[in-house]
Amino acid sequence: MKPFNIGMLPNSNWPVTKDITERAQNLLKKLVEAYIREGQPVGSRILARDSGLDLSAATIRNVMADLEELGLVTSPHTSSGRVPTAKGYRLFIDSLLTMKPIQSGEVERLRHELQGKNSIENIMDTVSGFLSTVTHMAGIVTIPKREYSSLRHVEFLVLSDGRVLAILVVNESEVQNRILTTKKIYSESELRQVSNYLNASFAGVDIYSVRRRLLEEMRETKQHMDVLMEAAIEISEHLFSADHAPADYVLAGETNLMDFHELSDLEKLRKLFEAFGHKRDILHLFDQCLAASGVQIFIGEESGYQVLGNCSIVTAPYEVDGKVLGVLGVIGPTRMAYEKVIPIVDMTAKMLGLTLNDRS
Amino acid sequence: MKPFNIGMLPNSNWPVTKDITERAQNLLKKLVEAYIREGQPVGSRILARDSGLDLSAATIRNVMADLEELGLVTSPHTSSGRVPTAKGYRLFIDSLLTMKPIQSGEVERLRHELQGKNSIENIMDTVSGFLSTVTHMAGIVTIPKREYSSLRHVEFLVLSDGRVLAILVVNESEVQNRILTTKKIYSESELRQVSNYLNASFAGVDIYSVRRRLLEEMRETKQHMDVLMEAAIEISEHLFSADHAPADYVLAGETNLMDFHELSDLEKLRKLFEAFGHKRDILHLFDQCLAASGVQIFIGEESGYQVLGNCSIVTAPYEVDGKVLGVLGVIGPTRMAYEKVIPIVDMTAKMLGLTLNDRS
DNA sequence: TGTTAGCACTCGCAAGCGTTGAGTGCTAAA
DNA sequence: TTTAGCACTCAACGCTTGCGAGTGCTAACA
Repeated sequence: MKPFNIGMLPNSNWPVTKDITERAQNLLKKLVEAYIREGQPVGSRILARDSGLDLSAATIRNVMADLEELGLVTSPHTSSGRVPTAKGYRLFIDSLLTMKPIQSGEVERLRHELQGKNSIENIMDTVSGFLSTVTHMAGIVTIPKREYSSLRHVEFLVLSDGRVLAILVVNESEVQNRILTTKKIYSESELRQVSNYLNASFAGVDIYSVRRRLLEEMRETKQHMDVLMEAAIEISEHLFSADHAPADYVLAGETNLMDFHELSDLEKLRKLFEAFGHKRDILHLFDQCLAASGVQIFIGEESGYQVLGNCSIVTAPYEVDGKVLGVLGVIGPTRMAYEKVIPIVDMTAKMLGLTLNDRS
Repeated sequence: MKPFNIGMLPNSNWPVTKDITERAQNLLKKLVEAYIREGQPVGSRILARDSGLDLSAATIRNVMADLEELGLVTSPHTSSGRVPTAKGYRLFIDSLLTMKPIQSGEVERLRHELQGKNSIENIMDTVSGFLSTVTHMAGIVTIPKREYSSLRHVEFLVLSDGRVLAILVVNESEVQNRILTTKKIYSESELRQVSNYLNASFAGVDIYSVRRRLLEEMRETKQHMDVLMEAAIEISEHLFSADHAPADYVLAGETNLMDFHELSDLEKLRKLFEAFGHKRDILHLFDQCLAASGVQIFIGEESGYQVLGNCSIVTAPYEVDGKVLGVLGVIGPTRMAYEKVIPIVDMTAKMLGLTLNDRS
């Protein structure tokens, strides 16, 4: 199993690893594993019995007291076992975690599910559905940003009252459409000319550049600009501006989250679901992962969003031709089986990249 | 306030109204109203005090015993107040309910929110969002069936390996697209001819008829069929077949349902949300309402779906040019303020009809 | 005959209370 | 440095108890 490239919190006071003996690290590892497995505060006796560390409960108590002082674990009340803190999870994930290999069937299964899916929406649905079923948590996939779309074909249709329906084919086979309201009222033939011009000049160019180049051209030829050019520019101004870019995501398996009893406080759950509805925050969070390469993990409120208390997010960007197109990941309780989830998210991102590659 | 046309259960043994004195009816009405207001079993004393019926608690107890015998109310346990049964709700809604007029601002608000929305998706989102916010429950709108779409424009783009991207503009400004895999590999110019032919011959025709007429034409001209015709038919065979019709709905405000404490049993809620995810069942239920005109109400398990226990559904079909296109409604706890919800659903359906009318 | 007041009874619910057991920190011995 | 022992803490559970809302029944009343 090759190593994963796991993102670090920008502001984590790193590395703690040096202030902490090997034995303590090992103990922390066992503790986190036990807590993830059982979901209950873990006490010294159980750890002594089950962890195979060959230490007495009393010794373990001492070590745990040290860990508590470092802020890696905490006890919910005076005399119950210890629970890892966000910082504890962070250390665990970054340097103690041993990954589990992916179950062989799962790669095959995803590959199979992706076969024959051809629309972007279909693929995204499939992928987020896959993530949610294999991890039993919520799967999420952001839809590629428009900037990276290259123009394939443009078509205009006249509606009533100076409104124009523009149909945009990008990236070989993805169709977008929008209604433009133009100042001047264009005739069908004028629009045909414009689309011919755009198709001839800009096929294969990414739509950001289309806009930029059109505006450049306008500046150069301002004096002897013909009607066609003028129309092309007015329309493109609307058509290729990014503000109505449908930045969006596909979510699947939210209901899985109801099964985790640490999230089953109804009020919390409601807030969480509402956050999914609002989209903006989640999207913003995922956008942060676009820059990094490899798997990234946000633990609990590290994300900066209180709604995600008790939740962790595991993400990975996916890319086509070396360009990062979007991010996918899962959202689940902090107490999740990272050693399985991380490889799965990683694999899924790669697979999605491959699939999108094959399409074009 | 004009009367509403409220659907009846097909198998309800109707009318009970005759077996029941006016006084008892009145009492039932007050009881249901009180229960909807408070959410608690309502006892004889409270009813005597607050209902304005001028009867003593003891008398009320006698009447309530009668109502219980008729199966209209029930008590959760030996000595607590009475709660209406599904049958009781049914009687209440069908013959006792007095509607509240819609708050004047709300019509205006919906009208305002709908302004400037032009894509079907946008409109449906707005409407279901409106329903969910004003009723504080889940709003749902089914998307119009494809059969009623009339063809406006067709465009083809060649992809690799004999796959063709078809872009379909229907109903003035709605764009659909799909990828076809054809047996024969067509050239760009062939496809242009086909699209020209289809655009010229079938603009304005609903896509069901397009298919039918093409097939007819094929039968007639089988002997001297040219390449163009053959291509048109092969492609249209795929393009206009209904099987990938995106029968679907838009849901908003599911999270509102978490606020009702009678639904706050987590397991139930999970099932309910899962039902929303599966879509098929809900869609099937709503399809049943397509036939009826006017507001329809399903109370609790009347719907035949156990997941909807404790839930009621209020629906109304919306129509354009006298043709029913789809259904909208709200889903909420059985204990909902029907006297407000029913007029709102009714109004919203009419408004949606008008909006869709204006668009074309 | 229909309505009302009174009364005994039922049952859910919340508060109070002791027991239990898992877990801790501290100390002293190995 | 590790371990065993001990006193202490605290959530959780079960039990009892009292309260209050509500009922059905009966007898009296208009």
